[in-house]
Amino acid sequence: MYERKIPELLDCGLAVSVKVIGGKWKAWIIDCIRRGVRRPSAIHKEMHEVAPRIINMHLKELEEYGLIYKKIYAEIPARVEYCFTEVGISILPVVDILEKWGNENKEYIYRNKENYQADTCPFHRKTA
Amino acid sequence: MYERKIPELLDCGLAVSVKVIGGKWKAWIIDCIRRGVRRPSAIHKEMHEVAPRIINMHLKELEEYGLIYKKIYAEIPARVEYCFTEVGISILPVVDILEKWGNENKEYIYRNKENYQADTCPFHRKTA
DNA sequence: AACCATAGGGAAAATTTTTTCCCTGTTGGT
DNA sequence: ACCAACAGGGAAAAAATTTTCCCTATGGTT
Repeated sequence: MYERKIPELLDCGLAVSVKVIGGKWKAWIIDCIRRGVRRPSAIHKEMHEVAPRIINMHLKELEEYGLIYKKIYAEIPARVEYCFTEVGISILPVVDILEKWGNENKEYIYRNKENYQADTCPFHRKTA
Repeated sequence: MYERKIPELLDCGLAVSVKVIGGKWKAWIIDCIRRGVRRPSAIHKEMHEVAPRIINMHLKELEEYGLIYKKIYAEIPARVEYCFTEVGISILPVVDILEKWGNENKEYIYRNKENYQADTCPFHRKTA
């Protein structure tokens, strides 16, 4: 297990939320589960860009936080499903809002990033 | 300048939002500016846990995205203020919602994380 | 026997992000 | 002359995260 060397500042709500959703793929995983893609193997298939190992790690993290829990069916071959806890469900509207804002503004952001030249372009710089 | 080796997947809105707010300190910086702490030195003072260099880098990133812009006053000593663009303003309610969710659920998350023991604690594990 | 699928993790490498250290300037105060 | 505050960045180290590789097991299929 990896041990942090610098303690985290998780006193404020913003930091907690960012911690929970902010990983590289966690929001996507949450979205999978919401849409009913609950089994690890199914999530792996949908997120084929991402190594299974990582998805497992994120799932575990979300389980640690208590956003999802694991249903282990006594079947052969092993069958596992991840489902939302109540708190997990409560974050879904937040995810929706992030998704919405991102979709509404991504073109603007791309455009700005491409055109951006530090301190030279008067479009970005406003001198008073 | 650092160059990415793995291209980012920024097609979906969720990824874009997480990219924009998801840095270690960006949400805090946004919150500073919103509360009127607009000058770099003032932000540095408030966020004394964080190296000025990083704050500058995040400010630049937010400027690149077009969430904030730089007002440079023709004064001596140099005076700079960062202000929100329209799109910057539009993200504030999103930040609020993240802040709110985090505050409402942080104790729950702390508790779960502390009590969590993978696959041994029946509180977390539900076998069907 | 060799392979598939299921679920999962340890170790180490690679990548990305954050941090520290030290530098560029300007102007004003002591 | 020296130190303060202002705004800012290059280089490299450190830390954190992500990725790859390879392993554990079970049981079914070819």
